[in-house]
Amino acid sequence: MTRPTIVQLAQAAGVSPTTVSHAFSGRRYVDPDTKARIVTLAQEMGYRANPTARRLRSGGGGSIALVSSMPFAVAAGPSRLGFLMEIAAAAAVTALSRSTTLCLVPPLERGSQLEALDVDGAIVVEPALDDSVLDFFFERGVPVVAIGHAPGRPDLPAVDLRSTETARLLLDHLGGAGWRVGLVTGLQRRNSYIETEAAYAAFCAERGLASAAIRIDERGGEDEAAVAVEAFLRQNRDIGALCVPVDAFAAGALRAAAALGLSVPDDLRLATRYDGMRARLASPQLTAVNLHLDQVAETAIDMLTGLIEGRAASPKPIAPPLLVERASSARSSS
Amino acid sequence: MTRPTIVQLAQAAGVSPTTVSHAFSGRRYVDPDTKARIVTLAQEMGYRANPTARRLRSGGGGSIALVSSMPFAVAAGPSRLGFLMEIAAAAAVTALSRSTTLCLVPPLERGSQLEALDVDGAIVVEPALDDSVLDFFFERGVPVVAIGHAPGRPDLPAVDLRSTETARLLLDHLGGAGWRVGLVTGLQRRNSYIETEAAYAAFCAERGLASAAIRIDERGGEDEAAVAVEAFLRQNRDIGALCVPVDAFAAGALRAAAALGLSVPDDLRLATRYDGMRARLASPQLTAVNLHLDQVAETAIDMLTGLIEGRAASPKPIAPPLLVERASSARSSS
DNA sequence: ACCGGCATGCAAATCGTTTTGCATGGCGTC
DNA sequence: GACGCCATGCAAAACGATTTGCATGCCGGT
Repeated sequence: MTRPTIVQLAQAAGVSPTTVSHAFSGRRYVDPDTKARIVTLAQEMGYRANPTARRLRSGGGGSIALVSSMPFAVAAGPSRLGFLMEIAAAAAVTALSRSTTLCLVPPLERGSQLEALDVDGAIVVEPALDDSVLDFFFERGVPVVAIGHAPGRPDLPAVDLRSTETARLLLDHLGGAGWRVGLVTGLQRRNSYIETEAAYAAFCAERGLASAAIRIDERGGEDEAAVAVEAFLRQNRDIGALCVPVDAFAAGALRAAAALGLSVPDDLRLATRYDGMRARLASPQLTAVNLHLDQVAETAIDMLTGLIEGRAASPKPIAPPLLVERASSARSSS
Repeated sequence: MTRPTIVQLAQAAGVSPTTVSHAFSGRRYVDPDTKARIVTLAQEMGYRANPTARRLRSGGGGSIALVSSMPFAVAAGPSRLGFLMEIAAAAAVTALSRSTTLCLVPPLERGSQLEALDVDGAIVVEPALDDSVLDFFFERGVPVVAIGHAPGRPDLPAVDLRSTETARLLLDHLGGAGWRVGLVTGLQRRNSYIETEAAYAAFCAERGLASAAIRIDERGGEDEAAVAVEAFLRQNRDIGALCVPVDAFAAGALRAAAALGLSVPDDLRLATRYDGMRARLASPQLTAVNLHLDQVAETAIDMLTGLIEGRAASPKPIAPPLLVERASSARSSS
């Protein structure tokens, strides 16, 4: 009942395993008749090369893990599902074409069955400062590539999400004659926040505007954002535009505006970062940025497989972030 | 620069590979001092057992695949991302706690690198009639568990999504005094559609209502649904409620209603099946059904691991589907 | 002095491929 | 007839672990 091996097939065909291997791989010449016999026989017997054995011999890659440092309950909740899973989907496709498989790894709790995790490398999505996930893999010598640089670890291989550029794009788009632009980020110390906040500071300095920024606890999600942004706007009446990278927070900001009787975009212009379902389903639809996550995922996998095989990681360039203008930031037709 | 093997570690520690192996696996007694020496040395040298080699020798014990028969471009698009990925997230957690890993497998194209796919089992999400994905795994003797029965293959192990019950739940909720209830499903022949359509036929028969149903091509997504439903409603003016299991189609139906000047829920009551982000972000929010996808995923994994290990598959019961009432089907306050 | 048993560790076989290096025989050429 | 070359195929060594059977050396009991 067990699958036939190459040896059994070879015996049945009256040849050596070598010839069978060559017949399939084509790496050496095999008599056409012989090859045909082998192939049909393989069909009959249901022979398929054992992928594990094949990989062992020819050093192929095994599996790589995709990890979010945020609990799935949060990551898979409305707030982050899109971002993580869009990457996951793209990464799965790329991984398969590189003959490795992509494993989804739920957030790590030390001392759990996680010790048994058997992967050749890991991709960590937007690690935060001192992220324990990184240490975990680091400790056991598993190569890691981050999507979005790990704060405080510029040495760690990473695919740059170009957050500074993205922030500039959003801020320049939002910035208008005279009014202030506010910024809403999160409490965690992720690189995208850090870069965005820096870009924001520079932006304000250039234009001689007073900055107005708050950070919101990610765990609170849209609801907490709605409350916090409402208070924030109440205190800063002169804010004419709001840059809200986290899409869940942007949704909260939308509610806050409604609560205050502010119309979007006429009284308040709004834009977010990740152009996912959330941005498109909001009303009005949210201006966002195309981050080319498919390219990001592909690059991350290529870097990681390179790392696993001992080659130097040479990040391919990602297309620059692209603003997707929608109703939430339409310029008032004046 | 390549990873050290067990032989190198053994040499460095002055013992045999056997002892190293036993030190880690614990399958034989090893002197505590020796073990300690090996472990610390392994740490220093960054030794990790090669998962591929390990698997080759000791058989499976690896990974299971999660497959959607729909292209990721569609499955991961707004229309199905939620459903598939919510299962993926839950399954990943369960899988890890059973010490296997969950691999995301993009839709299969024959003759691609897919041959190299190395999994011990597969979970297929809502297979369609004659789904080639099932044959693929069947051919190579990989055990499969379906989420949602495979049409025409009642023998295939599956976790029941209880679509008949779900449909009854929705229809009974929508059915009101006198008006007709319409049904919108998809072109593919998935079990959930089949059961839903049967339940719908029975529902109409019981109440002596003429049935009114259409099927929409999944690939067209929300846009095509908007067009199709509008035409459908125009032809069936007496429809007072619409049961639209596919959430993307429900969103389209919402647009169709708006285009016709019908108010939801006053002129048209609406409900969908999967209670995901889409249902919650629609306006008005869509009445939907809690399918307990976390339990579904857990059960699927348990069945599959059972199958892999040769035990009989004994499906655990899933909690019954639960209606989540929202504004889209609120009874008019009369 | 002998023997059984325990603690400790090693050698070698094994998993199923792929990949070299070498063997065989036939055939054309000088 | 000696020589080289091509076509065809096989044997054996990897790949990196796990697992089984056996070998020591030491101890206490008789």
